[in-house]
Amino acid sequence: MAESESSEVTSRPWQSYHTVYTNAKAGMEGVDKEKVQRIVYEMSKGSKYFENEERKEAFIKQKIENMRARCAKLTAAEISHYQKVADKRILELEATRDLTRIWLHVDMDAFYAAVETLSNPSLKGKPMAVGGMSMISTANYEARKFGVRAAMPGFIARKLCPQLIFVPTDFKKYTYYSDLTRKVFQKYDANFMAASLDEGYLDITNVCKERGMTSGEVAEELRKGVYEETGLTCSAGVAPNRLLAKVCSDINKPNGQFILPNDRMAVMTFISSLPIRKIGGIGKVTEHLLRDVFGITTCEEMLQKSGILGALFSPSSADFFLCVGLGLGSTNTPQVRLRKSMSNERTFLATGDEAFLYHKLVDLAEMLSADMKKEALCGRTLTLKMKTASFEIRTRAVTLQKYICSSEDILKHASKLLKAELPISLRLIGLRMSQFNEDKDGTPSDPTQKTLSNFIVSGVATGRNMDDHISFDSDLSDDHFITELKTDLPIDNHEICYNDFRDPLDSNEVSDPNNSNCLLIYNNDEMEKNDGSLNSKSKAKVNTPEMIGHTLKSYEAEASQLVKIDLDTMNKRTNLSDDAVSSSNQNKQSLWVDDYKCLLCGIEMPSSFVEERQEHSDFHLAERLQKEESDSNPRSLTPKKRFIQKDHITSQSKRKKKHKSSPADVAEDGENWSMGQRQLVCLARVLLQRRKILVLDEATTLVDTTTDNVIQWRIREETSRCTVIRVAHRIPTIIDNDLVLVLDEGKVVEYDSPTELLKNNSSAFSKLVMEFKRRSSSGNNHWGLP
DNA sequence: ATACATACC
DNA sequence: TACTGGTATGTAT
Repeated sequence: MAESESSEVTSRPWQSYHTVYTNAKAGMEGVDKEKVQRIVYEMSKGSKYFENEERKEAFIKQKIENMRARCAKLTAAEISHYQKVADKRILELEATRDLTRIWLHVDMDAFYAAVETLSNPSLKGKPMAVGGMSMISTANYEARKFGVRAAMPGFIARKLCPQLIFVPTDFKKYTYYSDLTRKVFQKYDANFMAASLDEGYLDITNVCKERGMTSGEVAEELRKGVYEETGLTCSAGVAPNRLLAKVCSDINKPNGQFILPNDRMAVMTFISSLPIRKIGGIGKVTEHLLRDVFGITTCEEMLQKSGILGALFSPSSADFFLCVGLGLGSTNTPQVRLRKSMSNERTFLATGDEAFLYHKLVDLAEMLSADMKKEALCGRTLTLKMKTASFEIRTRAVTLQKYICSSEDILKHASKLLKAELPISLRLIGLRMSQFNEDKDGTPSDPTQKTLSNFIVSGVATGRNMDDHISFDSDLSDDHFITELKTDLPIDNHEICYNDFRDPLDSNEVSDPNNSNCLLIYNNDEMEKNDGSLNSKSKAKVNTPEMIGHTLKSYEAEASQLVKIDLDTMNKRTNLSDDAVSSSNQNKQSLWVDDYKCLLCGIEMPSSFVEERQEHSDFHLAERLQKEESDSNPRSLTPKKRFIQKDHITSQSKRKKKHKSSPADVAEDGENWSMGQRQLVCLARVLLQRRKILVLDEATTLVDTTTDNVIQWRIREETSRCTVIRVAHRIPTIIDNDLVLVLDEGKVVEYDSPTELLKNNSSAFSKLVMEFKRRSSSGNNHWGLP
């Protein structure tokens, strides 16, 4: 087997070049597939595109290998377990089988090509394709005889069929004819589902019943109607569900139909020998995967291999495969189908010219904005798509707090995304907007719902201890600033946080000329609802560690060096001065008295808590670092001095390396750090700045609770003259604040001092505290709750 | 939430 | 010379 495969590769290399268009497709029966494949291969070989295809192919092969390995690892017991689960699932799915609906799938024959022939009858009978040299969208049946087909590049098609006539695409025309066909569809099912310009799903159950016609008669009549209305032919498939109807419409293409009766036996017989590739949703890769790993080629085999499929695929995929094996598909008519995204993209000659790329972006943003406005849509997620000169596809996305649709807003965020990728050579740029303001339940969500920053900035929370400290410049509270704060977080965040080191060339979007008030907001996401949040991992994204990463990557050399010094310092336990921490703790063992108690704060932590201990030690080091920094006044320290420090430190750490228990080296950009370590350093750096206002949004989520309690205590010490706003799920983190806001579903439900809130046993806060105590009752109780 | 892959026309 | 463009969804992190 392996030998014959490898000899094919050497003697007939085209056989290993798998393309989508060498598949059996309607109208391709008499085609010399071998010849087509050879020509396609010859035309592609050596191109960037080809190289990328090979890369993808290798990736899929790897995937297949992984799956085979996982397969082989399964024990007999596991296999029988999964088989039981699958058998049960099959029964459940079988129970959902609905044979009461009659679905019809209509598919226009070579739609674009047929429309073009209609408007230019001289094309009739000649091989013709709609599209250009780069890409063909449809080929007529004459062209298909040569192996020319949709999704094939025009220059290859011309090689296969030199007399091929190319007609440029004209969507207006196709839309016009599509509308005509839909008018006909409408007569049979007012709620028909348009799958594309040339396809539709119709529930003809009622028509059949009301008019006393068989489904075949309805299909005939509908196709006749479409022809009369448009002069175009179509094919139809009738079956008990959409999945099967779609398969059926392809069987007697073109200008034909196939009826699969609403009968379980008929369905099972039909399915049994059906190649899986005929099923919508199973494409080139899945076909390949299922064949090479499990030997599955027909739908029936999906059931035979159900156990192993359940073991190796996700439940949703496994369910889909089982449905395929059972011939099950959707039979309902979804009431409303809302658009989920809108996008546009353009291909051009690959270039790294930034001005050119930027202009493409401008065009796309304008086009997209116009399209959005046409449908009155606003979205909050923007995705930039790039295809590199080597055909690699990359996407970069931002989700904003505000819904946007103007070309200015789109462009602003799109260019930030693009800027971060420069320099880059691209052959395509695309923009997509998603998360529309009225998706989900169809009710437009409320963008005026206050987010945390919004809430603070707009002064709603200034009732208590806050108005003493918060005195925003007037332009801080205007809408513009709120927008900037809300939408530009990942970048503006650190601009606020580290603005001492900010690139002076960078646009200064934060208006804080005096640098007197500084907001630090780690996370601007809306709060997670509070039920269940005590034991569930916070859904809110913790930006802190990413900020570190971002900082390291985007700052000037000095700034990066500065951070690296800190990392070295912290991780290698290097002494900064001759005080308790450093002199007595040349390695981490000695921090723990009797291998149990922290020398510095007395906290107890068993030696098995390796990570926790590491982080706890980091905390003390951060503490030291902070003292060092404030003693020597960091702002007067020039980068040069820091370099000197660094040299000193690294030479020390080299010696340390030999030490048996020396921790791992700090990787480039601190990438081998634990998240907790990153949070700690970030926190330490922030405390160093001695701001009047500090917002800590889930700033210690990744630290163990014991250390967290120490940190919280420390924060209180260090911030006795500051306003501190904490966002947290951990009760001990917030229990002794002056004011507590309890958020549920993003809304403030309670607002008072913790003492007041706790007086009422039924307050949401009381419940949270009680729940917390209950969950913690079996463990330690360091936090001293009332 | 983001990135990437797959699929369909 | 030259391998699209638009949308949805699944999978992994």
